[in-house]
Amino acid sequence: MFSKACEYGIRASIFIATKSSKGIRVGIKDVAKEIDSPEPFTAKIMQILTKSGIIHSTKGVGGGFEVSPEASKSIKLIQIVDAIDGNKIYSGCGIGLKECSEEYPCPVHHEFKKIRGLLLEMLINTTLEQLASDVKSGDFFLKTNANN
Amino acid sequence: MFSKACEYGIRASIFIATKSSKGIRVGIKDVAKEIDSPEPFTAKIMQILTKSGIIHSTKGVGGGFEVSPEASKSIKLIQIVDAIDGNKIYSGCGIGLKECSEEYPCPVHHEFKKIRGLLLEMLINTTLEQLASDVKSGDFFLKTNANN
DNA sequence: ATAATTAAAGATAAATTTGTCTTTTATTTA
DNA sequence: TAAATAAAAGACAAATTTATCTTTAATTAT
Repeated sequence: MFSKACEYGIRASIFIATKSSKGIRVGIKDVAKEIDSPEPFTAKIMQILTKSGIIHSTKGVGGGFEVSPEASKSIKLIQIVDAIDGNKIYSGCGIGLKECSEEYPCPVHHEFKKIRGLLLEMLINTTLEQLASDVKSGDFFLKTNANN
Repeated sequence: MFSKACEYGIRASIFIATKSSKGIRVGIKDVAKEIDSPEPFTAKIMQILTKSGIIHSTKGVGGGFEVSPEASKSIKLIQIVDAIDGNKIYSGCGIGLKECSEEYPCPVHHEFKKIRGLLLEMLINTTLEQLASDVKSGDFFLKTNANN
C-alpha cells in the first residue's frame, strides 16, 4: 500500500505530535526508538517532512522535531502521504494502465474507484491531531509491544 | 497497491482468458504485446501463474498459454494476487506495524480495516471470466490506446 | 569565542524489484 | 529421427527502494 518510507513518516509524525501536545521537542533518536524504525533512514524521511512544512525542526542544543497542536489539527494524513509517496496510491490505475479513465477504463476500474475513493476520503478526513490523541489514550500503538 | 509483476500478471491472465474463450492459445510474445508489458519479465510472471495452476501452458509447436472457460469462471482475482504478491495488501498493517490487531491496533487500524475489507471482498468476488468478458465487450481495456 | 548538540546534506551501500539474455526441456511436424 | 517451436529455468543486469555513514550547518550553553 504505502512505501516503508511513508509508513515510517506517518508513524514519526504521529509520535512527534503526541510529544508536541505536551510541549516536548524530540530528537531523531527518540523518534526512531519510539516508532521502531531505522534511525538514519527515518532522518532522511524527516527531511522530506520538514521541507514540506509538515513538521518543524530546530537544530542545536535542545532542538529537535515538533508540530504545534494547532498545526496538528489542520494537517491531514494525505499531506504526509503526498509528500512521501505522491498521489499514485489513490489515483492511478489498479492494474497499471498509463491511461485509465471513465471513458477508457481497465476491467477493474469501477471496483477500484470505490476502494480508492474510500482510501482518499480517509486520508483527507484524518487529522494528525486525531491520530496523536488515539495514541495518547493508550488504546492505539505505534510499535509492537516489547513483550512480543 | 499491487507490484508491477502483479499488474502484468492480472492483465496477462485476462488477455489469455479472452483468447481461450475463443479456443485460441497464445504465446508469450502475443501476451506481452497485447498488454503492453516487457516480454521476458512477463514470461517470468507466467511461470508463477502456471506453477500455481492458474494458467495452463503447453510447450512446442502450436503451444502457448490458455485457461479453460470453466476454470475462468472459478478463478478469482485474489488467487492471482496471492500467487504473485502474497496477502500483504489486504492483510498486514496500514502503517507497517508487525503486530496490529483488534486488541493491539495502530491508530489507523479501524479505518484501514474498511478499505482492506472492500479490497478483499472485490478480489474474492471478481472472477477471471467476468474481467475477460468485460474486455471482450470492447468497453474495457488492457493497454493504452495506440493513439496516445 | 568555543564547545557541545542536533538536524541537514551528501555520498555510499545493501536489498529488492524489475527487466534481460542464454540455455534447457518438452512438444509437434516433417 | 531431425528440425522447428515454444515455454521453463537459470544467470545476469539495471533500476528503485531501503538503509547507513560522514561531513556540514545551525543553534545553544558555557
